[in-house]
Amino acid sequence: MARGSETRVRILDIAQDAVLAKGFDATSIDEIVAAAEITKSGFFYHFPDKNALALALIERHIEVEDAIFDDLFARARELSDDPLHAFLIGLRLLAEMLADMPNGHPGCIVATAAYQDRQFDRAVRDANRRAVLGWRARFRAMFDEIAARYPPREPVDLDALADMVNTVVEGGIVMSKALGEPGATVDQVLLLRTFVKQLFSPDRPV
Amino acid sequence: MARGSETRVRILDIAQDAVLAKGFDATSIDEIVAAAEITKSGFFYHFPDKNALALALIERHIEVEDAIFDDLFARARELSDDPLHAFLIGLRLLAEMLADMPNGHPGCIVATAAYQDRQFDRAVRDANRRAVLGWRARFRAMFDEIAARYPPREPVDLDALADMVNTVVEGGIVMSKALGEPGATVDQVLLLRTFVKQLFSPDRPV
DNA sequence: TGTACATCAGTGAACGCGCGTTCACTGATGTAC
DNA sequence: TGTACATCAGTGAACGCGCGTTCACTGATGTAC
Repeated sequence: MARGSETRVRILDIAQDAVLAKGFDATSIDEIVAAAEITKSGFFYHFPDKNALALALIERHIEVEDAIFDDLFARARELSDDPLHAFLIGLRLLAEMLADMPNGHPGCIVATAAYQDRQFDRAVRDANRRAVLGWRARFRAMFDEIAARYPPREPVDLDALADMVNTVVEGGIVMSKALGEPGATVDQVLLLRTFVKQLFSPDRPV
Repeated sequence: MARGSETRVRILDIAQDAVLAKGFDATSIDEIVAAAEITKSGFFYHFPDKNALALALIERHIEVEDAIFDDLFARARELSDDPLHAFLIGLRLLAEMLADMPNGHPGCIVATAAYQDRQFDRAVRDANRRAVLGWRARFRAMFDEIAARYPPREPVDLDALADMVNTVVEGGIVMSKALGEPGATVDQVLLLRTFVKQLFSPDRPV
């Protein structure tokens, strides 16, 4: 990696930690550049203004999160050809990944931006919206496949069900942060797994 | 209400709106007092410093939320003696209440504080934790009663299940804010209702 | 291969504005005797 | 009932500090001929 983009990544890493712990406005450029060991002008070489930092954080977050989901559910799919079983394995892999984070999930930039969106311009809000719609499409495709083979016990809106994956992760992170219990998110994901399993399981064991 | 405490309430109302939309640090005392039509010194008559405002917001939020839940589930209990049915009615009443908010739920102060907690002192973080533990205890008591009559289809941790009510509401609010779709939270609560219904329903219709 | 120029990745100093906080003061209302 | 004093709910002016942003400049690396 070139010298410049390495610094850029370091800025983003430091900023992300701070923003998730204190909020965007409360994170000053001064503290970022101090931690990154550059000068303030160095920051403005990489980002035209502070709003551009927010945009970069969200866009990188989407990429990283997409890559993680791609990986988890691809591995799950290798372990089972059945769409329902593969999805349940995927949720378990997700739970394991969360359980392996010793201090809990550091938080989701999308949630931060959602709760502070009056601070940002249109581009940031749009990026945030695209992120959630992307995750919806991803899980919706999986649930379409599942529902085609296993009719749900009760009629449910599959878009809402797809959103529920993120709802539970986002809500779980809020819970674990508020409680100071890193494990809370894991439990919530496993409960969602139980829900999906029951919803698509035939009345009698197959 | 006395003249002074009326102003205090006005400050809290204005501050809450702004904090939920922009975050705590990005909400200035200047803008609050301008909207409340007092001077800055008037603000400091009511609150010793800005942190005290955060604490007051959280404590009031807990009281208000508790009162809402008390009301919803008391009404539900009047409609059914059965603990499971009453709980399901309660969730439906909650969904209806959320659906009646034209711009969606404005957000939860506890979520804001959880995502910005490095900004606050110990008292604020403790209050936030107590809020979540209080809600857990509330719903745990209901699930104890339900589980005593209807053994769950699969073993679940009832504390985690109790937390799931808040997880889904908190996560649903994040979703609906990020999407700009006020209705998203309602759908998520109704999915949770479906889950609880299935989890505690006997294998065959009673 | 050497030289001229361009680009990259920053530095250093200064800027004005807005922020949270303080402090001496004040008019209206409440209370004691 | 009248008067003295206390409390309530603020006002107005000033404070210094930290913030995001700008701008002229610079040394190291890359590229063309």
